Amino acid sequence: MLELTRIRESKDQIAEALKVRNIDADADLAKVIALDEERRATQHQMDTELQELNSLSKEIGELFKSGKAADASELKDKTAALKENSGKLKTKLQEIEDAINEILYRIPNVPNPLVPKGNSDQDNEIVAEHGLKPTLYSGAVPHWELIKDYNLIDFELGVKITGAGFPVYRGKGARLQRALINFFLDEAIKAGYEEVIPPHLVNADSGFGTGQLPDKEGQMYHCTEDNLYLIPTAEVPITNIYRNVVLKDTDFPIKNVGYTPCFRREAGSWGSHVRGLNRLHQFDKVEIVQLSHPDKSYDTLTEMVNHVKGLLDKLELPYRVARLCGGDLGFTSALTYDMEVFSAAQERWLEVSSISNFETFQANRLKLRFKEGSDKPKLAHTLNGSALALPRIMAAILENNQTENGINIPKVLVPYTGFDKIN
RNA sequence: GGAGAGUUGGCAGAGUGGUCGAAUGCGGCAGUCUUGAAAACUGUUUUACUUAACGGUAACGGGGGUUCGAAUCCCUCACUCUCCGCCA
Repeated sequence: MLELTRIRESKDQIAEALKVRNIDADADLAKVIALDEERRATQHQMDTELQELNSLSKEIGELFKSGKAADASELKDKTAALKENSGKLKTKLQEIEDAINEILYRIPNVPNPLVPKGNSDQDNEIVAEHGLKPTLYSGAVPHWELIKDYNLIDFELGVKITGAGFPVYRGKGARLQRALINFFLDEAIKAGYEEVIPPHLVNADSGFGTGQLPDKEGQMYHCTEDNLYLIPTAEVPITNIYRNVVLKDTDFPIKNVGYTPCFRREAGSWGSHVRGLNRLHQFDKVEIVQLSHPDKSYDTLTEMVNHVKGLLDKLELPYRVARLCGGDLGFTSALTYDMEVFSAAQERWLEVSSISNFETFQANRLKLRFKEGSDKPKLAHTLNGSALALPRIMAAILENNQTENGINIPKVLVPYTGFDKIN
């Protein structure tokens, strides 16, 4: 959610920047400013009436104390009109504030100047490419066949137990999955992140804090009985650790890492190219979250991108880094880098991580602030990234390392899996 | 699931209708003293909105009500704790 003061101060720059997202927010922003002026006028009037009411009440109290009940009841009559009027103003104020919020909730974050114009992922800017695409042997097959051949994951069994998109990992498939989780966590801990194991269900306040609510309600599984949501990413519970918190500037940087399963309804987003592990309703992910001083947050973003690059290097997977264009940029993000690995049998780039700086957009909703010396509290910057999402990493590992004699496990994972080959 | 008790400032904890935004203690910050530190002493210590400023308004779990006036009374919702039951 954008800050009202920022809109007041730089409406035109914001409107201009939002055009990169192909959004015309001029009318909305103008409306917000008009409503804000009305809000201030209304509040001022209400405050004045309340002030008068308060002082009359005080007088009445004193009159009662000194036994002048008659004078007091005379004053009482004068309060009626003030009460009624201030009550009306309070209602009006609430309506104005609701109207302002209704607009603010649907204005996305202002993109960083680096964000290129564009409509879809076709227009993302590839800023780096690393590693060599492997040459596969002639009998190479996509991961969904490897998974069957080696009995690593059973989709049909998942369908029986739950439904489509809830796979059952088994045998070496399960162990490889667990190895990856531990590897990612250990690497993050080495990089200075504190590990957390957060709840997998969150309340509506948390969903609102990180921006999933109200915009993306339909993408989360909702337990209506208890009004809790299954987390679509660990970002939600981890970032919400800091909801309603005032930090000290010396607390930065705050670095958390957490492994959680992630649950996404993905309503209506199933197509031909989402076979196998490419898209699931439940998947595992290790997420890194950082809170940063506003002056440092873009250095932090770079640091996080480099951390993920390091993971992919160690796994010996070819990858590229894409800077998301305005049309592809998430609602809450100011700048996002997607990491994509090349999955050699599908011959496709698969998104395995999305690393974003939200600047103050989430912090404003979260009321996440920090104090610098004796200054007033200011909003902190929040960032997060997948490090990494498991299914597509597994798909790429299986496809890229397949040979006639089986699938080779990347060296760095062998201490975690306890085996170096799937055959 | 049954019964009961609670929710006040960073924490602990007073306050049951009228200078209560809120005693007191702890913690934090600043100062005095000291070569330095500790101790002691003194002062200070919430946030939001609004105002050029002085100031004003709001907030004692959330929402609503009674009243001239609510932290204090009433209703309602949420949460927490204790005991019992059940249980990984």
